[in-house]
Amino acid sequence: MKNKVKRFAAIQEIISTTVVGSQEELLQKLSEKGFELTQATLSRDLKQLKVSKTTNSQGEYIYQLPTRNLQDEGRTFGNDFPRSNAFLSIEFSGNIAVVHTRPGYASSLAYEIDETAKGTIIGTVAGEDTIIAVIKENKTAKDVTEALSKIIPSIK
Amino acid sequence: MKNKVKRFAAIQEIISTTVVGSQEELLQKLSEKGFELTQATLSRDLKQLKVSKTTNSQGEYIYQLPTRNLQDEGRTFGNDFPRSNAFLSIEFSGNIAVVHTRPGYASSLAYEIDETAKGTIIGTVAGEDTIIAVIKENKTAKDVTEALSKIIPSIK
DNA sequence: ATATTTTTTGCATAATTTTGCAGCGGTAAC
DNA sequence: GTTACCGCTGCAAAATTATGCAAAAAATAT
Repeated sequence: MKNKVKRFAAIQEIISTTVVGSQEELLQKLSEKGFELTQATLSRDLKQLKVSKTTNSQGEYIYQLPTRNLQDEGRTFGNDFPRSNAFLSIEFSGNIAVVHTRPGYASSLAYEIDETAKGTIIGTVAGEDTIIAVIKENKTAKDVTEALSKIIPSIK
Repeated sequence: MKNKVKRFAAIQEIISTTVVGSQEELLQKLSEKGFELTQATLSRDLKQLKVSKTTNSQGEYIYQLPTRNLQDEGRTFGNDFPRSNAFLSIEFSGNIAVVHTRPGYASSLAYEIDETAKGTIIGTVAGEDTIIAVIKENKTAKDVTEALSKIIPSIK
């Protein structure tokens, strides 16, 4: 679900910037940001994100992100073709290309794109599941798809 | 109390060398080592030791000793803004719309935008307080504001 | 498209964790 | 010796968190 990716981002953002002492409290803050879910789901989210509950120096309970965020979630990453796996769609508007990816794969695919399409794309920005790429002047959408077909055969 | 010191050492030794999923389980192992206490006391011990409960790579719950890095808990900035207030401004340039939000609200608002303006926006990328949205070809800024007015009435 | 499989979610409840309170034992001041 | 205080503990209850299950939603295959 699309929602989950952004919800994960919101959870991480909240617990890294504020003191939250319980899941109910975190739920409340998520709700204020427009994410509606139950405590059960949040518990499962925290488990997936490997968030831990611990005590800060003031003796309050707090939630903490893992020190190194390996956010793989056990998907096939290194084995197969991660690039073609990650890719979902591409769409153009003017000098911008918007690439949608599977949740969490945007930045890795953006890296591949940067490398591969240096001649036709001047830069990319990646979110969780979306990449925005700026196309070089006097290059076309066709040039982009051609360049990207090297790493994404399915792009046609 | 001397007993407590030894008990603390035993707790640290156990949770750093074995997988324990609950306090009852840890209690059991402490008992095997000759420490008799109740789960209530253990809970307080763990709080003092700043032990955290988290998830390992196998998806099991485990207890974890603190890393020496005691990271401060960061700013506790406004978390009580109503959601309608997340939006601050929107500005257009060519086929790009830039939305500013209150700090931290960008990704949740981006989610709303993705959902609401599917027909006029082909993709968004969100940072902390800024969203970049790419407008579909032959759609206009007016189309965008109209679509967004559903979720942001103040957008005019 | 339709069908099948997988993932996500809420509900209700179970399991676990936290805490208020009172008692105990030790210590220091009087 | 008595009193006051303080940290530690268990008990019981409250609070919080985790999960089995069924339904809904998405993803994927046909």
